[in-house]
Amino acid sequence: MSQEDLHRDAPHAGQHESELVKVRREKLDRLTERGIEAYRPRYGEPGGLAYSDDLATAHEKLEPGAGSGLTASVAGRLMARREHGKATFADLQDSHGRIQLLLRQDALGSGEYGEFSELDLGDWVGATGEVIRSRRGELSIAVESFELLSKSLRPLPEKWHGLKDREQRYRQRYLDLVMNEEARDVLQARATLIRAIRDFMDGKGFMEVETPMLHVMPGGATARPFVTHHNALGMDLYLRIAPELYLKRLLVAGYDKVYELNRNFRNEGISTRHNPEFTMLEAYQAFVDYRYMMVLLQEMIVCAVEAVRGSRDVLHAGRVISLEPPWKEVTMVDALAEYADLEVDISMGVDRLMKIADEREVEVPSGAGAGWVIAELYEKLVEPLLVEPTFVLDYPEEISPLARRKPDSPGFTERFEILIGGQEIANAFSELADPTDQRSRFEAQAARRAAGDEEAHPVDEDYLTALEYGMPPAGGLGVGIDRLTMLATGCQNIRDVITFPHLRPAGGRSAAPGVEY
RNA sequence: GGGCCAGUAGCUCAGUUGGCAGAGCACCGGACUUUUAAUCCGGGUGUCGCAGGUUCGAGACCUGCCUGGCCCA
Repeated sequence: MSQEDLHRDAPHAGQHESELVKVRREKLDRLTERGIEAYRPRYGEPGGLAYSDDLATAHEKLEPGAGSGLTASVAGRLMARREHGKATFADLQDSHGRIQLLLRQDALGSGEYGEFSELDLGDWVGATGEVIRSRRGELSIAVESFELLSKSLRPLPEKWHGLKDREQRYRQRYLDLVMNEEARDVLQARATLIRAIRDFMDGKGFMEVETPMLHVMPGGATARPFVTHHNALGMDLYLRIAPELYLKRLLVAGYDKVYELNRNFRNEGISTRHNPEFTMLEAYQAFVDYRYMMVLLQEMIVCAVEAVRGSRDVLHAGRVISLEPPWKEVTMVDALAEYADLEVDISMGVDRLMKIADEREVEVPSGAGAGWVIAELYEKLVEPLLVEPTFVLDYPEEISPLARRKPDSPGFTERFEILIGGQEIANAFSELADPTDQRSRFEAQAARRAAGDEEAHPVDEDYLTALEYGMPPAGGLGVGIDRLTMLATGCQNIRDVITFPHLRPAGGRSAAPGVEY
């Protein structure tokens, strides 16, 4: 659907208002002429409305055809209507579910009964009456009075098939959420998962903090940033690509357990697996190393999945994956041997490794050193095969500029990622506290940057100054919340787990409304 | 970035070899006091994603573009 189509029913758009919208607008005009407010300020007493599911629970034992003798008020969106002359059944959808309304002309009077017929599907309605069970066994409100609370001018999608078109579901997510219970369930699962993680971290004694979203220098990850502009300061700022360097400044400050669960922004393509803004958990704990991060993460992920699913299994691509600990551990180099039948090591040198990459048709960025080539080989040849939860340990130093070197393993760091269902779910390492080593890592990155790698980490002098005051030994971790939610809900498209996912503007870039600031 | 698929009424979808634009739901009018995809009778409400081209004639064929999906990189 193009941008134009989306707005063509708006009155200012003129010529193309659909017949269905016209009819509703006329109904609205008739109400206004009769002095009826079609957009009410409130309904009932605060806290006085009953939810559909609570009524169902409370009246579980009510017999078909019986009345409860209790009056309740409900409010929701009118989703279906079945008229039978002088009696009408209607379905009202509230935020917890649906409840049926029974309207009878003899109870309401012909005037008010007739007004109910004037309502449209999609209208917000409040109703009050006795809680009864219909002869066919449906819990209902025998309506004694009702009010139109908000008029809906646009018709809802079809009641049986609902809204299926993926593009329209994402572009008009609110409609998707009105029509598709599964979509609502996924967002509920996301909320449950995030709640579980916060509870878990709080329970472990971590303090939740908020660090800047606007960075003078993007850092803490290798990615291209979004650029924005501060008018008063007359300077560009960057939306953060990671909170890492600020969280570690808090370790310098003396906090021993901190976490941040919030948005990061990376200027990459949009796809079924990438949204330009995404949610990450990052946590840092002083006096422990990456080995403890493994224990912590395993426990956290199991806890989060259990909160959502009530079990330690997830469904991925039609198969069940058990998250029952302990999870497999393998180094990156060993994984290449085991899953790709490749015996490699950094000591082989970049030329021999590049030849291997060529043979395996793995593309490697120009300027990559031996460690980077190994990482590319691993990512392309091994990652997709890691379906069962797996710790992949010992990442090359070259692609880990913020991680502590691994003693006795030149060129590698004390870093691991957790792979589940072929996807990176978490990343963690022993933090690099030595400012001298950190400076040399930054300088190696800066050289790469000078050679044209836009993703290479810039030298962050302010961060180095902080390290020079002394950062305690620490382990740090990052968890991709969107991906973890996908795993826990079985969603294959990241857009299903994001409340309002980004899409390309309909009708191409020129259709995007330009606003000057 | 490449390949394949899709875009037709508010929604879900048909549309044959190129020959008057279709159905169900929704909607409008009528009947009906316990239905739940209510039922029955009558009514089709449209920028066929966009822009070109071929043709007497294009929803369909050709070219380009846009958006989404799936697969690959």
